[in-house]
Amino acid sequence: MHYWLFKSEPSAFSWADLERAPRGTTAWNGIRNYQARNYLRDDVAVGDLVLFYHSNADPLAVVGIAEVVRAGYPEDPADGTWYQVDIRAQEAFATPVTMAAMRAAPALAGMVLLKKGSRLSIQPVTPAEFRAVRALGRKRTRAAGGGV
DNA sequence: GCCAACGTTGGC
DNA sequence: GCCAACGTTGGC
Repeated sequence: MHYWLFKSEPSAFSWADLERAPRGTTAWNGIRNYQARNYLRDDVAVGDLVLFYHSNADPLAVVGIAEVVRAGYPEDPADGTWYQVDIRAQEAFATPVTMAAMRAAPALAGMVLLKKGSRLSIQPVTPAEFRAVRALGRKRTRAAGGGV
């Protein structure tokens, strides 16, 4: 069981797009970086949980959790260079966990996402980091309309 | 196999 | 829109 963070530019594919997809499931493909490819091919397993992060967005934030429902398989079986996995929307956060909120959380100090120059679009997340982000995401704020 | 040039990512 | 960081490309 591993935890991951997947980046997506919402203008290309957003959390809402994932929720709208049939069975809330989509193939995560188009990854063209070898390190990310290796994670998809070798390490991402069915049942792994994914922090879904909106990059190049306002706000920059983890907006929900998805579950891996199919492990790595080639985009083009005849070629076998690039790999994809399938993920399914599992939980939309009550509150998006913004970049600023993550930077402010001591538990997340070592997070790959927060490192300068970190551009990897598939990143490993430690169990402790995953729990900390999920806890922040589940908090309801007055602004978000919770707590009635 | 080195490395400069170039392209892309992505936060700010 | 800027630009730092990083990956890739291609000449040599």
